[in-house]
Amino acid sequence: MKYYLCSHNSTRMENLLRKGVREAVREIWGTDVTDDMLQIQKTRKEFAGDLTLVAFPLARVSHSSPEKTAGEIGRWLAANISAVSDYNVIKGFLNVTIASSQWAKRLENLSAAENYGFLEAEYGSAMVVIEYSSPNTNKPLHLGHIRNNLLGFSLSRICSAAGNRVIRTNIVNDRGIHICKSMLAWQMFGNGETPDTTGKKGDHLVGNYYVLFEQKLREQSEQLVAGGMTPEEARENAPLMKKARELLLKWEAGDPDTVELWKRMNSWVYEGFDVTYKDLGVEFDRIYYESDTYKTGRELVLQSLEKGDLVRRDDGSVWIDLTADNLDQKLLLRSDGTAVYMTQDLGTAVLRYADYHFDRHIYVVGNEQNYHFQVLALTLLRMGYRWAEGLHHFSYGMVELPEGKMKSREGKVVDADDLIEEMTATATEMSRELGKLEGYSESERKNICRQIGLGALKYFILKVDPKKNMTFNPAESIDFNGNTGPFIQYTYARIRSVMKKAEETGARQGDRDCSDVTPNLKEISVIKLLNDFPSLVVEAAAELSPALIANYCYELAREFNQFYHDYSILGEEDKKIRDFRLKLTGVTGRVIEKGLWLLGIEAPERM
RNA sequence: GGUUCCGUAGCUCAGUUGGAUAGAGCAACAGCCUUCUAAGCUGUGGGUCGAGCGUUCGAGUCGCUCCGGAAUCACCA
Repeated sequence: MKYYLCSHNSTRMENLLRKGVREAVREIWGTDVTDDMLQIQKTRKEFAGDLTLVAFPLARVSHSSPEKTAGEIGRWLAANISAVSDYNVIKGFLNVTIASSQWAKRLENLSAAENYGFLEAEYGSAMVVIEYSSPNTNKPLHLGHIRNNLLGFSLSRICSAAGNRVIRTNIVNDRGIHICKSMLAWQMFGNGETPDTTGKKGDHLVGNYYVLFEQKLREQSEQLVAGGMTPEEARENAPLMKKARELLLKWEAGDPDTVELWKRMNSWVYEGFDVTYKDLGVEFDRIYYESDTYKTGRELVLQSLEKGDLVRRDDGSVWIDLTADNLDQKLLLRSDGTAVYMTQDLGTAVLRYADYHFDRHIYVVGNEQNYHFQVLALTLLRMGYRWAEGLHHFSYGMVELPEGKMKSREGKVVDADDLIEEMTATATEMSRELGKLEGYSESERKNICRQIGLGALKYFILKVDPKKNMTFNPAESIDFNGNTGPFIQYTYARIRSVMKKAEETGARQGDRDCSDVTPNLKEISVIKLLNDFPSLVVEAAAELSPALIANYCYELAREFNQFYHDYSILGEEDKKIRDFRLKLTGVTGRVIEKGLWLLGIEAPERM
């Protein structure tokens, strides 16, 4: 198996118990149990015990009540497995208590583990290509892109932590009528403005002209409507629209001046995007441009047409017939031979497969394009590309404002740069109110506030199920208390503070073995969570779910904070226990740091 | 109309292969800083899991029907 498709992964403790139950059943009733009869889960907080065996399915084998079955298995386990110290039966549930000493040994093991929780990619590991971001070059990034970028980047880290080889990629929509619109507006009304002369960020400058184009177009359309046209006719027949189409034709024909302008304005946009990507902390290994891939797509379509996979209509347009798959006929080339969106994505996929021979290709694209990606995969399969079975559309919900959808044409968007700046500003203000900014240099202060502000934003977005639409209310700022990014970051900073103090005071001298300590209940709770981390990473990769990681980090931080509140670490008199707690604290810090890393959130040393 | 997704506390959300009395945070109220960072910790109140039927020893989770919301079904991208 090249990558994990199973969503159920067991911890070492669970496997131990599973094995024990199998043996117990074999010895007591003389039968083997199947996997689906072995249901083991964590014991709920309100009951005594660590792991719970659901005995209902086993009643079939024992031919007695679930209670009796659970009782007999419990007795056997307690007698024959040293790690099991106690058990109780409630209804059909067998709650098993793992000996406290086992948990100290567990902590010792996972503390010693190299790169705990993360798997290394090897030569034969699955190759996963992840496409995300995919901006248009006619406007700056907005909140929807932020969700996209954060999801994509986090997924790339999760997949690589689960042992896959990962290529992060981006397809830039750098051609088409929409690009010509901003170019045209700049030509007509720009007076030669550049990012340098105006001091504006390039993507914003270009975006302004896109909005200006739409505004002027609306004015022209309204006049034509007053003259008797329908709104649709007016929009298509307005002089500006005609000019934009002419410009597109010139671009496609390779007109030197047009191409020159296109290159120039795109370069402004790329400079702007680079700043936003850097602020967001996302990166790419390889960027594809639609202007490069659409030609490959067109050739591909023409080849398939010759092979007879596609149909050509009388007007010359080329279609694929997917009615057998309960979809419609879909256009692949216009009657004038030009490419559409689908053509370009076909080309991109083929180029990428040639480049990477991926096992899996994940597209992080909004759910508005579900149909598009269904068609894309089917079309490639129809063309004979078996690898298209590895295409996966990671479909996420829209980000909406309280008043409804964001509309970039009308400038009704939450701009990515503005939001990042606001989050940092809020973090700065909160830090000042809490009196946390003393004793920091200016640059330290800025950096910490930036980390916290972005941490709040990223966690806010990543903790929710990607499938769900989310509403963002700019009036209610994102929280910094409770189930938030800063809460987790704060826990980390606290841990670092303890660890530093331990080193300064000499309390921490080397790595002493603590496996003979008997942990208390709070400590066990934390160790249990730490113990879950590796299987969680694998599960998050299988489910493609950053939210799983986010919620785990929160739970771990909360559990640790309770321990931190109830017990002294460095003030503990018993040196053995102090060392043990220090070890627990250190491992928790490392796991939180890794969890945050998987989300693309920075872990501040102080805050 | 067809297809897909969503509906859990006033608000934002968890809820693992179906499992025990459905959990957090925010907001409200009441406590905890001479002690490792109070962005923390503790407690109180708040729910017919959109509605109904079915499968099951057991349903927020699976199936069907309905209600409400979103997306999509373009020679736009």
